[in-house]
Amino acid sequence: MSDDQAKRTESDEATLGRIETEVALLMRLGEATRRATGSAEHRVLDRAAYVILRHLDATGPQNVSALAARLNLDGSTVTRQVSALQRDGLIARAPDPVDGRGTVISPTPAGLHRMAAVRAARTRLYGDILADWTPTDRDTLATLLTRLNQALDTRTRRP
Amino acid sequence: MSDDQAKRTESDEATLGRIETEVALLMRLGEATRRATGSAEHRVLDRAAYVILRHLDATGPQNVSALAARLNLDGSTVTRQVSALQRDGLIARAPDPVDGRGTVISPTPAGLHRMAAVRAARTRLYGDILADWTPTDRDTLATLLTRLNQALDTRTRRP
DNA sequence: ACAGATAGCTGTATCATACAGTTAATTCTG
DNA sequence: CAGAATTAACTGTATGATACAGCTATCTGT
Repeated sequence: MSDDQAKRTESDEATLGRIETEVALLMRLGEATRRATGSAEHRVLDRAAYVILRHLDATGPQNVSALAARLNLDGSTVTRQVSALQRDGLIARAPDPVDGRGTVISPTPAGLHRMAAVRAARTRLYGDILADWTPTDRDTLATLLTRLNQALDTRTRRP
Repeated sequence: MSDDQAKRTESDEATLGRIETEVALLMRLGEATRRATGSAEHRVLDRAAYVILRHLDATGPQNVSALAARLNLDGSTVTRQVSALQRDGLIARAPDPVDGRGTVISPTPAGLHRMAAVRAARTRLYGDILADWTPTDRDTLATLLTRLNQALDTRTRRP
């Protein structure tokens, strides 16, 4: 290995270390932020619940297994989340017409509304936080995060 | 407002929405990844424990309150994390010489070693996940994540 | 048609976290 | 300087998200 290659490798290691650090930190901060903004209106959309509604909105009604697989969650967890969401009138359960075992979960109008409100609040928050960023930097961040997630998702799901 | 401005604003909203989406997704994937890689060796470094050791390593021994404030965690949570870490021999408690109420937490050699091992494993994972990224893109991601975290941290701590 | 797989649910356990209350030590104030 | 207010750490208790194991009903392939 040439000196040049060694140096490049070393700096790349450092970059990976930074990424690792920042992702870990982001998760802590994200938790804290979620908790901080988790007033009464949001509390029912803790964690996965929000993502469930997002997912139902984005990809249409689907059954519990599909949701669980997509969100990397155990089926029992999704079942309970869905029960809570149903109790609060944010989703509806219906028997799957093509599979007697299945239950199709759909968002209710109230659920979509609540989801949109939380999403808007968060988007506003990011607009606030990133107020002094250039549009280019914001766009780059969004793009790289998307690519990171795709890579992570592939990695998580494949091996 | 000109059409041009309206369009720019709209696209910027969309960018913020993407960022919001991707951060939420990253947190879910990060959770899943942490759980998946959480074999015996890692299990004791769940969540905040790892960050505590990182922090002690980066900024030196300090008391529980300082840690809690820095990590946006309740003091009681840190107390319990610290107790678990002490039970496992990864940190040491010592009375604060300048404040009889305080307890100074220091990482033990074993703790630093464990932390480094987890960190190396994660860094390796990211190297794997981002194998086909250009060094420039990795560097940009690291930089933007750092800036995002700084912005988030300031926002969380200020108002 | 039956054996094995699958969908969803329930019971149970764990873990991270917060909030409230307790005790001891420090700092402030009159 | 003595009592009051504050702070550090800890403990009790509650909640919430999650996983795993076991259960029942249904489906699918041979």
